Amino acid sequence: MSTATETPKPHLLELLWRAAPETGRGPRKGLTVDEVVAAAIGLADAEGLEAVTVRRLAQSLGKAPMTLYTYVPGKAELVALMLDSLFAGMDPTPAADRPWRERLAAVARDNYALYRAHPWAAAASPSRPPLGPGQCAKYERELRALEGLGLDDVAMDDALAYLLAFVRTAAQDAAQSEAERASSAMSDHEWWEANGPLLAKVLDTERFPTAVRVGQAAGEAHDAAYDAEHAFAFGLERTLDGLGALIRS
Amino acid sequence: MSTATETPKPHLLELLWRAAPETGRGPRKGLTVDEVVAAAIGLADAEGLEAVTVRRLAQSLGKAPMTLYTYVPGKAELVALMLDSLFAGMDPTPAADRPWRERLAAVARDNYALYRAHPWAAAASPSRPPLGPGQCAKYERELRALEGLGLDDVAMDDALAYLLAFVRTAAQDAAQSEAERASSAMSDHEWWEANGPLLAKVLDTERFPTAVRVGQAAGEAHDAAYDAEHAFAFGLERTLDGLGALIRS
DNA sequence: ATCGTACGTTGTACAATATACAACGTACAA
DNA sequence: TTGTACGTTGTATATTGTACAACGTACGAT
Repeated sequence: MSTATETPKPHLLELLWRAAPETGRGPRKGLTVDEVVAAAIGLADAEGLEAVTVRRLAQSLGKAPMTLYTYVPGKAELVALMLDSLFAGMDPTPAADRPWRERLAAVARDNYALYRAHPWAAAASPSRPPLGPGQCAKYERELRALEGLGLDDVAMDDALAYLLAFVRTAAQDAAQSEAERASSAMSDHEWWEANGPLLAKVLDTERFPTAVRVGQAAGEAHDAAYDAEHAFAFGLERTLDGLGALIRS
Repeated sequence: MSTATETPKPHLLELLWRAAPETGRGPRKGLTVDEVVAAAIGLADAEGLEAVTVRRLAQSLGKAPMTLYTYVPGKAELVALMLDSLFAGMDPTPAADRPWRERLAAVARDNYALYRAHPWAAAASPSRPPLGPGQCAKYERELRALEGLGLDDVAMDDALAYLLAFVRTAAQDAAQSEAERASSAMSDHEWWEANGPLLAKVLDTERFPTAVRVGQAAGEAHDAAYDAEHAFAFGLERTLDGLGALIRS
């Protein structure tokens, strides 16, 4: 005991930057952190983040469940690693020397595409992802799309965070509405057949005149009650307009 | 058997509108749906949504866990009921006959206040909440803030959804960063002491010049790495500017 | 007034989760 | 050569949501 050299559990940052101090004692490692993370991403892409359990992941790697805790301290850290790996693997559409609106639109669309390709990421991604190498490269690249517009450094960060939050939410909503549609086991027609009568009784135009009118118009315009792609397109224009007003001032 | 009158499980809409057909057979009910929902909201407010387990909730109502399934078909439906109850209980700041920007700002701030008071709601709230009485009243009221601006019905719905999505995300991010700070058990100072050296080594200004410069400026401006209230204020202005551009056209 | 039955209530049970703990064996450092 | 640090794994625990069946209550029909 005494003042023994306690290994204080690997910090998340060390994991993200792969800066763990290797000692070389004991049996050979059968895996690497990257293999574990890659397998987890594959599993999440195929079956969703809730399918990424320690057991499933270990099975897909041919190891016992507890083995994974050698590579990753816990599930939260695993998700952080998965996210940073995604960010590191983005290939951005080049848009330098284009007008600012195109540059920012490209940033937005790249992020949207990423989240649509990996729907679990939008839900898992916190507002400020941990400072891994992927996140840092992404931050650097995206900030450059905002330079030369007369914004000071703080405003650049604010503007980027604002844009990215919009994209993340839009992608999350899209994925969610898609998942609901897939898992509902009820077609729109069946749903209306089941719930239409009650809704008609309860949504009288006396109490909710505007809601009924607008809701019906919106429902007919998009043929679903909620068209996620349209919401993204609409929101992107508004967001860029809003940032444009800031840039002009 | 034969063609017995199967009670096909209460639909969510019937629950939301409290339109369950009462039969009056069997023992008296010891609770009401509203009591269950109110207790669940209290529990979620006090300890977060993850504390709302069937067992805890039943205990706080003095019943056995399985009893709750008499009132609510499952946990998902319970959360929907909790949300609609929250929406029904909002008291909006009156802002009729004010300029449109003030009206929309009031809508945004009312929603933000709701989500800040009940942090679990921002995370639980889907993009399109189920059509309960609370949600309908809220939709009606908020749409009225958008009337008379020259927007057609579809654009009104788009604009409202855009504004509300921004608010929900901002509140969610705020709650999350607050929760992280509370549960970290590490002060900002301690965090920097532990992770500063590695970060300094890894974030060299060669690879990430813009990121380091802007990140440092942003970190110093808000004294935390992420100031949620500032992000909301900033984003609200941009969002209203963006909608303003739509309204003018 | 009586009695069958619909329905509220509850105890037990199950599958699944993350992960703590301790035993086992490997392979490097001394 | 040997001690020990460390990778691996089986077992175990505390949670979760909820299915199922037993039990008893009180209304509707007779």
